[in-house]
This record gives sequence, C-alpha cells and structure tokens, in this order.
Amino acid sequence: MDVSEERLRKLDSLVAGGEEPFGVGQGLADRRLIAEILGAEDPDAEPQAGVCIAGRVTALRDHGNSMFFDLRDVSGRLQAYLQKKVVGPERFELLKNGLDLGDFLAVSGGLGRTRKGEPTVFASAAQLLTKSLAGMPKEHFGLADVETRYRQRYVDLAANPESFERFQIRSQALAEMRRFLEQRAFMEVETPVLHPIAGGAAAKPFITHHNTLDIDLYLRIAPELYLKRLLVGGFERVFEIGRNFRNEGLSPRHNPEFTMLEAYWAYARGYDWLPLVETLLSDLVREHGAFGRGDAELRETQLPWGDAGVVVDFAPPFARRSYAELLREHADADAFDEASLHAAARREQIDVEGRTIAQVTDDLFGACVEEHLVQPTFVTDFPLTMSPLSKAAPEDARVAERFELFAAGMELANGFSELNDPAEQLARFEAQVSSRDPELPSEVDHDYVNALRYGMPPAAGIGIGVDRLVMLLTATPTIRDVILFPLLRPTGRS
RNA sequence: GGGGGUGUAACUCAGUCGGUAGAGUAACGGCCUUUUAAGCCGUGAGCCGUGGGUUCGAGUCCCACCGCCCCCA
Repeated sequence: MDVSEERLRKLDSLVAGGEEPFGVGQGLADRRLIAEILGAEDPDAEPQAGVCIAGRVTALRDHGNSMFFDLRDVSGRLQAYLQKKVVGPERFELLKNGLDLGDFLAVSGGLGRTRKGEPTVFASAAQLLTKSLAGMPKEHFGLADVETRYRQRYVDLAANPESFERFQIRSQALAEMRRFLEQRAFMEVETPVLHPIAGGAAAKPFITHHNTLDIDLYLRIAPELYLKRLLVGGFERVFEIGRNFRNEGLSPRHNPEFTMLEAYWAYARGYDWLPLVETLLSDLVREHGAFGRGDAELRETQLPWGDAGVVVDFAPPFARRSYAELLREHADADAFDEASLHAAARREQIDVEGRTIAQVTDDLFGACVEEHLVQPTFVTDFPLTMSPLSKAAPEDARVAERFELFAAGMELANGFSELNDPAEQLARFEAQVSSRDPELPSEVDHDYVNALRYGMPPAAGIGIGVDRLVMLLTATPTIRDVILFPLLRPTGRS
C-alpha cells in the first residue's frame, strides 16, 4: 500500500468519524493578534486567551496519549498540543490515526507556552479542514529536485520556506515600485498585449491569430510605442508593469515571458532618470532585499555569483561610464568606427556577415564589457546607430542621450530621451524594414509615426527588468527561481 | 544546434572493480502526556528515466532517445 492509498484509507476513517475533509472554512483568529497576546502576557502564566487558528500540519510529534503538531500559515509556524484527556479518547484516536503531514487543521484552545517556552495552542478542540492525499516532503529536507520545484511550484512553496519568502519579496518589490511612481504623479495604464506590429525592441515575437478579424497578431515584445502614444494624448507621466514575450532562448537570465516596468515622463531628459533609479534601487535593496531588511544603513546585497560570490553596493551614486569608453577599454574598439568594430568582433569570433552594425556592437559589448559591470553602473551615451527610438544628444549627434544600468553583469534598466520627430522616426523605421532583420519589425508602424505628427512632447522613457531586479533583491542566480511558473518543456506524465 | 553534467523508494541521498538494491526521513504496527529533525522496538516499500546492445551476469560498460541543469553558438 503506497502513501496515497494509506491517505485514502485515513480519509475514509476520518469521514466515518464525522470529519469533513473538504468542508468549508471558518472564521479564525488573526495570528498577528496572537503575537500581541504572546508579547503581552506573563510567560509563566497559565494559558488563558482562547484562540482558534488554522494551518497546514508541517510536523507531527506523537507521544501516545498526547501529540504536538506544527501548524503553518502565511505568518509562520505555531505549535499546537492535543491531549487525550482534554479532547476525549475517541476524538484523540480519530485524529491521531487520521492526520498526516500536509493536512489543514483548525485548532481552538488556550494560548500559552510550554515549559520550554514554545508558544502553543493547548487544544480543546481540533477539526480537520482539508485532507492532503499526496505525500509532502518533510520540511527539514525540503524539495531539492529543481525540475519538480519548477513543474510543481505548489510543492516547492509548501516545502521550501526560502522559495516562499522569495516570492513574497517579489510582491513587496512590485508594490514598492508602484508606490514610488505614484508618489511622483505617474499613472498606471494598461496597453495592448496583442500587437499587429511587433515594435519597441529588437526581438523575435510570438505569433498568434485572431479568428474573427482573421489577422495574425504578435504578443508584445515591448509596450513602448503604445505608452508614447499616450504622451501624444496628453498624459504626462505614465507607467505600465506587464509581461513581455520574446521568442528566444532560455537561460539563467532569460525567460520567454518576463515582466517589465516601463515609464514615460514628459518634459524630462533621458538622464533625469538616473537619480530616481538610484533612489528606487537603493530603497528596494534596503527595505526588501533578502540581506537588507531591518538595517537602515545596509544597501548591499551578497550575490552568489562567481566562485567566491560578490558584494554589490547599491548606495548611490552609481558609477557612470560612457559606452564608447567601456568598449575602448575592454574590447579595444572604436564605438563609432565600423571597421574597428568589425575587427574587434572577429577577434571575439562574433558573426559579422549579414548583420547590422548595431547587432555586432551589441554582441561585442555583451562579450567583452558586461561581465566587468559588477557594481551598479550607468552606461551612458549609447551610439545612435543602436538606439532607433532615441533622440540624438544635442552635444554629439553620434550618440543618444541613452543609458543602461548594469549590476552583477546583468542589464537591469534602459532609458533615454525619446525621439519625437516623425520624419526622423519614419526614416529609422524604413531602415529597419529594409534590413530584413528577423528581430526587427517587417513593416513600418505608420500609426505610431502618425501619432508623432500630432506632436509628442519631449520626454524621457525607461524600462526596468523586474525579474532581474528581483534576482538581485533575493540574491538568486536563476531567473526561474523568481518566476512562479517558468517555461519548461511539457511532459506526458501525469 | 554543439559540448559537459545529471536522472536510484514519497523526500534527501549512498551504491566500490560488472556479481542478491542501501541509509536517514516519510509510511505502516507497537511503546510513550511538554516535544520541536522528539525518542525507542519492529515491518513493508524500487520500471535504478526509456529502449536497444555487450556480458554467464548491467544501477554500474556501450549506443540511441527523453527530461532537467550548466557552458557555448
């Protein structure tokens, strides 16, 4: 008889004994109140306050005529103590023989402490809320198999407290980002995910089809072009937090669907974002980082990258380095000289044939420079050739007023002064189309150009990769560990 | 797409030179009314990822395939 057969047998005996293994819930004490009671009372006092708590049984310690069990809910673990002499022999035997790790249980009784000081509900009554029919890994060992952790995230969350906490931090970080922007008068908006033209970034899109209109549509690779249409309409500060989809490889830093924060700020210039980004990131690391909580001064996070790990210091200001300077330093190439870039690319065995200079430059930067950008660094003054949606810098037409933020060798953010000249934008779109690059749109987004004809105020835009930011906050080296249900190849097994 | 690694009980993992499949936990039975990885005694538990091959004999060696992980393109 295997584990689930045993549990079905117990289910029958519990039902026969009057339990409702899949019944309705009931009102329960807030465990924060319990914490207050425990904090206020005399630790030596007899249990007095009557409480009712519920949770999942994560440990069972059977002493024959009494038993301890740990009940875990979202607030943590609380011990309950069940005694035969209190609940009566029939009830006691029914629960003792029927309970398993993983079951949900409600317990009411006096709240107090054991001789060893452990906060405990001394149960006068206990009621099964839900029977768990599948064997749960014991908490002490957890669930280590990464494939099971991703395919059955519910088991991972239930068995691995650090995974549970990681996703709580992700949620807190998202809430903090919204609060940060709303405090600065940014308005959250929702723009389409289904795009007739996949624009706003260089990436291969997912293609889908709408039956009634009988048209192919793309899952968005970026919300950028829609958000900027809103600036034309008069909204001056907008942001969107949402999923982007890029039909590309999977890696520890890439998932085909990922979460991006994009914000647009009318009348600002690209580099106006820098102090805001410094404040947002250092606040996030201090308030929500896995290693920063509770310490107002600490803005560092210890990352398990490399052999020894690395400490990343998010205290502002972050370093600023120009793109050309970094490319010169680490790739010995001139960012504005095509022959020099091609020569450096060949040295690094980067494909040159049939590829645009923007792609070659980007690959060269990725191969030679990114790994060196461990401490938070704003890379500034991107070559205009690789910034098709950016306005040229007034001081130097070769570059855009564009930056990317790197930390721990990862790109975290990308922002710039937005191009708002419709004729210039049209020319750049036409150049993209004629390049026949599969990562660039195959047709010109004439409606976007038309929107610009109505007039878009000068503006600064930014995109922040939320998943990677959460990786930094939680010192997690794999994007799959900060995405609840990462993409895996489906299996036929049940 | 290429290379490397990995897959053994519900969970975490051993398995030597090719020679009867192992431990802890969980489960089951027994004892135990303050434990907290509870303890003690006992029992059952396996498509060794899948399919071929070599061999008297394969978890182990070879080939292919599948999943997952890492690196590279």
